[in-house]
Amino acid sequence: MQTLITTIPAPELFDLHLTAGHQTHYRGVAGADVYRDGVYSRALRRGNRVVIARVRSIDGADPAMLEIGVTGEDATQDDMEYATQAMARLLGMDIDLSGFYSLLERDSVLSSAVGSLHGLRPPGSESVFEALVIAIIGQQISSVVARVIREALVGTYGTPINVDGETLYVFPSPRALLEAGTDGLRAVKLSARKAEYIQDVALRVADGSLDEVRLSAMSDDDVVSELVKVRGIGVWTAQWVLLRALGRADAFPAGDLALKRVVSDLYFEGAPLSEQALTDFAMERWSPHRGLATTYLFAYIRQQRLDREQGASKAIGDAAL
DNA sequence: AGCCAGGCTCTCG
DNA sequence: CGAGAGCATGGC
Repeated sequence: MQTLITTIPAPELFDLHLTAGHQTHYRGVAGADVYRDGVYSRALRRGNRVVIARVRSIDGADPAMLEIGVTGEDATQDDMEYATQAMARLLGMDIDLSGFYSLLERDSVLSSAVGSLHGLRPPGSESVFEALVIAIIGQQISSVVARVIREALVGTYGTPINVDGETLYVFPSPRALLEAGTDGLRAVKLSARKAEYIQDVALRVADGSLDEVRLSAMSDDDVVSELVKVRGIGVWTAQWVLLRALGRADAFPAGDLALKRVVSDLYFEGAPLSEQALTDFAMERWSPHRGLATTYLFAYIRQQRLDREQGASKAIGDAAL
């Protein structure tokens, strides 16, 4: 095992702690990545090899700097370059936030929800394939259940790499999931239907008919209409992929239940909000930064939940005294 | 013990 | 074209 290290300037408005925390759902280990002690680590595939990339902030650097490391058998400069690029993508570093932050000055409600989330960036996925699979897993079920299934999938069909006594798994390749078959996917608690969807997506990515490079050259609307042709991918999933895999800052999953609820709570005193009403509202109010608004609102939901849980455990602790 | 959770497809009027 | 059932699991 070798480790190569490089340093890069941190982007403006970038909080590694918030972004890596959001990426790993504030729970540390996620199968493919870990955020611990200020270091975000992620397993990456390099052909038939596996490497681990790490990012941390350099203390006291002004202007702010990030250190990026890549570890693996025969790690090369190519691996280093890929790791740098992958980290930028996974941590949303290339997305321009300035327009969104000036929009906040005109939206006091969103601004107060953003509150202490200043510097959070929309976390990304390593590939369109990964984003699609994760989105399909997450359809309809709660984020907790989705996480359990995702970890089982990654732990079963991903490729492990052990570094410093910690094992991470590279997200499974399309081929690995094709080999797993629908039965193999059902074994990690996916429904028969979702297992079929994922098989179909894996097939399309493996044979090149669903091509990331081609998609990334297309407009948001064209990507969505292309993706929804695939069985199992609706508008919600396509918008999610647009944001997570293609870094489109205006993507907006208007059908999202949690999103509807939080917007309703913040802006409409909890009154029910139809998908159309939410679409119109977001278009008028947040475009072309709807994806960033979505990211911050989800982070806001998580933060509220964490605050509640901490409050609850403190109350239990106090009661025990 | 049910009902609901960051949907999608298929079927039926 | 709109409404409704079915899908799988985990948490409250």
